[in-house]
Amino acid sequence: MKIKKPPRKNKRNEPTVHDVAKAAGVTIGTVSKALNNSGSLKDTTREHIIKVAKDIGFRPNDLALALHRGKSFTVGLISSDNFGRFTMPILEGLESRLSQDKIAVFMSNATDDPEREKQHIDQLLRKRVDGLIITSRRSDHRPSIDIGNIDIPIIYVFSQSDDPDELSLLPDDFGGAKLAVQHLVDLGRKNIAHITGPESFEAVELRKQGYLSVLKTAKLDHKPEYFVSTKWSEKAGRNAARKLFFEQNSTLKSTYPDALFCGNDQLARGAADTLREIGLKVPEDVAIVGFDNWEVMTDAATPPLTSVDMNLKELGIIAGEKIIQLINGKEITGVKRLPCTLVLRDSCGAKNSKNLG
Amino acid sequence: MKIKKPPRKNKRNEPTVHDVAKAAGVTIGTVSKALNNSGSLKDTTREHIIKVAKDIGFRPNDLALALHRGKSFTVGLISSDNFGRFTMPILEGLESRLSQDKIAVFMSNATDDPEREKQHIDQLLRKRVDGLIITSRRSDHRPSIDIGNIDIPIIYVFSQSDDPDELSLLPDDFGGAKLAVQHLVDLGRKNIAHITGPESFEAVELRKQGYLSVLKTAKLDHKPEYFVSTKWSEKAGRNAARKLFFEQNSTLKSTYPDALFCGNDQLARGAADTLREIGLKVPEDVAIVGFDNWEVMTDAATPPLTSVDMNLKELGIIAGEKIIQLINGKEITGVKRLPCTLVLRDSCGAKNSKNLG
DNA sequence: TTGAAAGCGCTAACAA
DNA sequence: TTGTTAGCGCTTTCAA
Repeated sequence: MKIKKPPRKNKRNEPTVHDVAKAAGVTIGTVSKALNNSGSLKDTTREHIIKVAKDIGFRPNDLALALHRGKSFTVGLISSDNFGRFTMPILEGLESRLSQDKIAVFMSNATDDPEREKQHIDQLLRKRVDGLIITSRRSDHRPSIDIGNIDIPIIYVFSQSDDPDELSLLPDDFGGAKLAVQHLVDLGRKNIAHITGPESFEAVELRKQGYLSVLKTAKLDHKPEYFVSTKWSEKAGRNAARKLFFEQNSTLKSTYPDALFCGNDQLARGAADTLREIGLKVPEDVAIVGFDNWEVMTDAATPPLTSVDMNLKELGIIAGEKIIQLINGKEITGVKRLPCTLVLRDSCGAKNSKNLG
Repeated sequence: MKIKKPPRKNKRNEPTVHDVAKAAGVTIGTVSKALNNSGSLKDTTREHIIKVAKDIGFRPNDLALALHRGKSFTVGLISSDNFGRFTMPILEGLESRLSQDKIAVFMSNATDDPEREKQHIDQLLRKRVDGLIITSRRSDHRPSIDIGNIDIPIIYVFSQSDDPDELSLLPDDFGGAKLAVQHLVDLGRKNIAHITGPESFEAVELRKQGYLSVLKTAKLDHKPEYFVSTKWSEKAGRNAARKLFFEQNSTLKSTYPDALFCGNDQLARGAADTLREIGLKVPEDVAIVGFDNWEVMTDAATPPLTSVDMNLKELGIIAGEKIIQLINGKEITGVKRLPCTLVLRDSCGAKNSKNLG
């Protein structure tokens, strides 16, 4: 049995600098100097105070510190994506970087509701956050956040601001696509099709450009019927593959694709399943590259998928890095794109999985 | 082009109660009364002050408020799961509930590293959070969090404390399993097998008990070879199905399972794939129920999976509710379990998808 | 009905 | 080298 705790009090009962001062037999000014390693103090005094502070379990009150400094050592993260699958690794990276600098992260979620978003921002501003990080599902540019004339930095991560004077951090979709398609070209594939998501996504357009750019450099024809834009699901991937390999104009029969670059891993997996049903072998007959490197998908697919990794955790870390710089007064604006990585698995015939930068 | 902002100052430059007082021609005491609707004030004065505050863009400083009140209106969330798939909906529910009461959530992630966890807790305690929420991947009970003699409430969500005097919030795995298996029984299935994860998970044990309990009530035999414990992956699901339907002792041939209750959706999907390969029809020959109701899986599976939903978002909302009560001094301890829901899809022959409580 | 002042916990400038 | 004190922005008690 545990000893019953006394009823909670209204004010906290933690030791303060005052308590440390009393216990150490000095004044609070001295304690402050000792604890912050500032001013000049006799070494013995300093050590003594530090020891006393530890002994009585002194833990500085960040609230008071923040009030005094005009800096709270917190940042707010606003997600308009219900903390979706892409937000998690970003958040993970962000938090790990920020916690190194003892900055804490407030989470809030405003599901594309401008009114809620406004309220969330107001809450965060009351808490005097030192900066704001905005993430979303990146379907498109978003209007710049309005925080009135409050002067704190804002970063858009996996999301893009309308305002070119603000900083947006994104994966390099164009480069990622090039990485994938170049890999297929290097493997000797000549007829590379591209199955991808709705064209309303900027990422879809950028990846398409990357795809086309590699084809051009490699002097391979781009056949318009090799480009399929559909939904982001496995089912859509299955249908797209059927369309590409089944329902095509008979004059093309001789040039069925020998490779597929897919806009995400679900499309890739769906396509792989259909190919298997049709009787085509992956990677022998058709090599496949996915996008996202979502291990739940890549590893469960038959065969496991080679895929482009957007390095979202790294993106989060960089976001942390940048917001720290911005908080410290540095000026950074514009759109920065982080390189993607190709992760090799069996769907292209890789014998052993390794990473390509 | 935007007008260039003035350089950031050290201290914030936001209006204070003092500024409001000056602008309204009263003292700060009066302003405070007006803004907090306390004390007695002439209506006109009150209205005037409120208008002035709005006009000059006054936004109260929560830091100062917190310092004064000894209450920060923040809680800390510590995840030891890298913000995994189960954490997200919980977080979503939690944040939405807490934001209603203007309580903000600090996120932090301590990946099973006790040292890091300690540091995170210290950081949170410096920020004077009013409460702590612990989530994890629930593989097992975890040691009670040590926050010294600080008196703030702690809740374990999707995670369970060693200490019975603390509050743990979990899904009702036993009940969820019963829901699933009872559904299969109601459908007339007699030979119900159970494919599930490693037995080191408490959830695995509880679901097994639920499964057995329904069999017993329905007076159906439990054949030990119908229980397969394996990894949580699709591949494991495929293998398990192969084992159940292929490699069995020939004396059992006549009693192959006609239903599968799976411990998660990935196992269920893998099993469904194998059955299809073998030539068995789902749901005609074998009905399948999954667990988690992870739509990415349930919808992509062939056929779409009936699955048990743990209502994790709701669990997060309840966690928010409870921590508010605890902060307000109420005493709640022990393990609470939230009911699961069965979501019907095609893998059991449901014509139209609906929810069962 | 309104004003004045103390105090939440801390730091930093100045005085001793 | 150490002590004193003002002040960060707010609420609340007491006095006017």
